[in-house]
Order: sequence, then C-alpha cells, then structure tokens
Amino acid sequence: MLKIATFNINGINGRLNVLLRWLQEAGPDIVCLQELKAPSDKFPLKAINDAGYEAVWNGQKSWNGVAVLSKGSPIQEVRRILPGDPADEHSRYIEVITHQLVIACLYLPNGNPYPGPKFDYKLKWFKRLTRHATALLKHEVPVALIGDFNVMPTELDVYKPEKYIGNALFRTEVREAYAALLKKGWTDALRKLYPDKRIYTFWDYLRHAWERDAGLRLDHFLLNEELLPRLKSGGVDKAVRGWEKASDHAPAWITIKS
DNA sequence: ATGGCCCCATTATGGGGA
Repeated sequence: MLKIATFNINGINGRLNVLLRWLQEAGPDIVCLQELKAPSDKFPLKAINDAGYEAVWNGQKSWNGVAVLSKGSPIQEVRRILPGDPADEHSRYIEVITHQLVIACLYLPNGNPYPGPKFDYKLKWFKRLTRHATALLKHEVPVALIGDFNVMPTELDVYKPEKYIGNALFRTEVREAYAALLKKGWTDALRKLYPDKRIYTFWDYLRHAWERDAGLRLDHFLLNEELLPRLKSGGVDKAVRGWEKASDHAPAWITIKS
C-alpha cells in the first residue's frame, strides 16, 4: 500500500517541527507540500533527508513554493513550470515521477479579492492547469493532480456556504472550472470515498474557526482512470491542525494499491 | 460593517493568505 499526502505547510521553516513530527507519525510515502514561503536555497533539505525522504522543490521568496517528498523510491523531476504563460513567475507547480506514478503538486492562486486582477489570474491559471492536465491524460499512465486548489467544489465543502457566495474560493466560475476539469477524466478521491461526508482541510486562524469547526475543503486528490481503481482509503489528519504552531491547513491523504 | 490571526521581510509596518 502506498500512502500519498498533501499538506499546505504555510511556511516550511517556521513549521519544520510540525512537518517532521507529522512525517514521523503518519509515515506517508509521497508528500506534496504547498506554501513553502521560502526561496529555493532555504529549503530544509538536510532535515527532510534525515527524516528519510528525498525531495524536489520549487521555492520563492516570501510566498508560494511547492515541493514533493518521497521515500522508498527516487524522484525524477519532470517540470516545474505550468505551460501556457511565460510571464508567470509564481512557484505554484512541480511535476515528478516517483513510485511509478506521475505526481503533479500544485498551489492554485487564491484569487481574492473578487472582482479584480487576482481573480482573473486564478481563472487563467485554472485554464492552463486544465489544458496541461488534459495533455497528461494522453499518456495513459497513472497520474494524480494533488494540492491546494483553493476551491470548495460544493456546498458540502463549506461550513456556511452563504458566507462564501462572493468569495474567490467559491465563486461560480471557479467551481465550474473545477467541475470542468473533473469532467475531462479526473476523480476527486476523497469525495469518491465519502460522497456525503463533511470533510474539511482548512480552518482559518481568525474567529476561532478551529474551535468552532468552521472549516473548508480546499486540498484535493484528482486521480485519472489508470490510478482510480487502485484507490483504497483516504482521510484528513485533523488533529495536526490543533498542534502548537499549526498551519491553517491539516494534511490530507489517500492510500492506493502498490 | 469591521477586524480579529499568522506567515514573511524587515525591523513597526505592509503584503498576502482564504
């Protein structure tokens, strides 16, 4: 069994102890990280290696930044740029091969405030992702798109949907973009496993959101048809959100047959 | 209606997050 996880760490150096403790306790084989908030030369490779993981990463000063960690199999980097916009300098994408899977680790733009250029950038980024994801399907190998999509796909994924009507994470255009991506041949793994369950992966630091369980489901695993039949289980390591110095996201994970 | 929390960069505030 292979355990694949995603964790928006919200500052990899500021929360390195949280990451290392969770790696130790959860023991995932593959980890997609987002919001490193560190330039590439500040990536804590030694600590990650000492924990038993190889890594590839795409950092950026102050913001964004993504990485994939793997143990028990080498990681081969495929690309670190999402095709379609040479002017885009955000580090939001890295694609690798490890454990004989293609893993695309992504951090989709937040898009707030709506309306505005940030929202336009989000929709453009989503279109680029959909185009590239469609190209990935042509290879007919097991592929997963994993990360912080900054989208609550349905009302079931929001503690109070009416509060988020005008929010860039819940705008109709964004939910439609997510649905259109799935329609091309991707399955939302956690939703497939739990069609009716309230699952959250994010709780805001503000307004005691964690204590009130006022959460959002933002972190997703999209599996292609080659990988989906191997899906066994999935969940969220919710307790991590309650740790000292926690990220505002909790790690989510799936297991697949090796 | 507003701001509240927390990161980073820089060093008392500002940008960004969701």
